[in-house]
Amino acid sequence: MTQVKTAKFTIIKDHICKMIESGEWLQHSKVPSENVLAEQFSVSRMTARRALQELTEQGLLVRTQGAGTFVATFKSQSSLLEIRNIADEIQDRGHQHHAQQIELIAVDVNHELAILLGLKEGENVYYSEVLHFENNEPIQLEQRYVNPKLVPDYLQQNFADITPHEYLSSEAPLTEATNEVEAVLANHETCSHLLIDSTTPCLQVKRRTWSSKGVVSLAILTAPGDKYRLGSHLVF
Amino acid sequence: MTQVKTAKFTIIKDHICKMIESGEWLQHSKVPSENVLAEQFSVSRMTARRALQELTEQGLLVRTQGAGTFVATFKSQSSLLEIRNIADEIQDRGHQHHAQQIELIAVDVNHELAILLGLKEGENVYYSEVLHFENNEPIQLEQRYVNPKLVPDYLQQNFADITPHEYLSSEAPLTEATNEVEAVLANHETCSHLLIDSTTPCLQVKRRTWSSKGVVSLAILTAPGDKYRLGSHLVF
DNA sequence: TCGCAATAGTTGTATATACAACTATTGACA
DNA sequence: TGTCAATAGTTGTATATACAACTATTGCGA
Repeated sequence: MTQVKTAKFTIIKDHICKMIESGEWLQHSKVPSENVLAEQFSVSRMTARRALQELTEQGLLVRTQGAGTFVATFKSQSSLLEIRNIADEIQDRGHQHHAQQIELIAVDVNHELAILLGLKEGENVYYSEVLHFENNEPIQLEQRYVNPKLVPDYLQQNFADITPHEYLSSEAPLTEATNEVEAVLANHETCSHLLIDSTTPCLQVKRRTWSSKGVVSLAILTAPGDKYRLGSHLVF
Repeated sequence: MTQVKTAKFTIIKDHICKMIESGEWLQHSKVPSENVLAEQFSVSRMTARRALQELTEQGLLVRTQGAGTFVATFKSQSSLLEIRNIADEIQDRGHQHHAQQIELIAVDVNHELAILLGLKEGENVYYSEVLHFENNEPIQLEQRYVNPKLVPDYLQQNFADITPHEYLSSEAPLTEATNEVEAVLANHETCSHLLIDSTTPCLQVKRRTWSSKGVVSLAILTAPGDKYRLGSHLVF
């Protein structure tokens, strides 16, 4: 039985949490200042400050320079959903996962794609289709358009051998992404890949990834609604 | 033209970001230690530390006590989707929103609900149905089950007058929530509310909210896939 | 060569201090 | 009474310092 020493600032955080949870400190009410907390708990101001700061980052408190620290309103908190890699998702369920490359070609972008990728019509992109399986049952179709200009050189040179995983890791860590989740009916081709009929509702995630130089890739993930769902568990 | 003074730690952050973005510092590679950065930028260790710490919170770096600070892998970053209140969503699109209470009754929980809400079969919950409109067109059906034991007293006493908004604000700030997003076909009743036919794919969000004392509420939001989508724009 | 203790280096926690930047109140003056 | 400057209080930034906790390497001894 090892005794874990608790850091001082976490003691203060716990105290504040309890006061809010118990209803003693209501929404919008003022929280003791850094100096007051420091004296109350016999710590330095910087330690008390850290407790307030971390709770602010968690969205529990709101701070205004010069005015003070206040208990946040419920409304100021947003709900976040985590979109996980389907391979990890399947693995966590204890099932078998494998992926099959169906298509991997270079294509000219049409008008619609040009807009989505920020390219000119007729320019060249890499297009790939990868089908994911859970216990040998098709579960997600992944369609991906990649801007070849923004992919590292070593991937461009032997394009035919790029695995889906390399696509992902080719995206630099400093990127932005736009995600959109929709419920749709899949087109005929997608249906045949996923072994579903055209009335099955599907979850579709469209993700565009940007680097500082432009749109890197557009990924379209389609999965039958009864087999895949997005989930999250959050603590406010 | 006011000159905004930039804090020292943001200068260091920007520098580190640039090194990663330009590819000079690759994934997994070691970042200069707090002491080295402090000397390089002629600041105190605590200032350099703050830069590293904030970038770690943003998921750009990974730190290990005793070992050092390293550039994070793309994989260690997760994609988050924001689920917004539909009223706010509609307002941001510049459209008209209004909500209509269809049903508001106390019901006994059946077996399925009992499991979802952590109650015993036959216990009492509040059930409400609220239909949301965008430009007078039905866009989302909100079904909500609320555990009356965990709702503040003042809401219990005049239950018939509770508005949907009060439901939300009755949830204490210190809660957990489990979200699940699915693509489904709506049942007959929901279809008639939303004026859609039974083949229209719908986005369905199931949200369970917990406080420290148990499950507070279960909310089921259903919206036609062609009218509503979840979206996000993130910067990693 | 193997095992292990010592050690240098790194991050984590905590304190004391100083000044800057901002807010809200107080109080004097017109 | 109304306006505005002074002021007290609060958060934001920055420094210097000390020690704790942990990691990985170095090098000694068997």
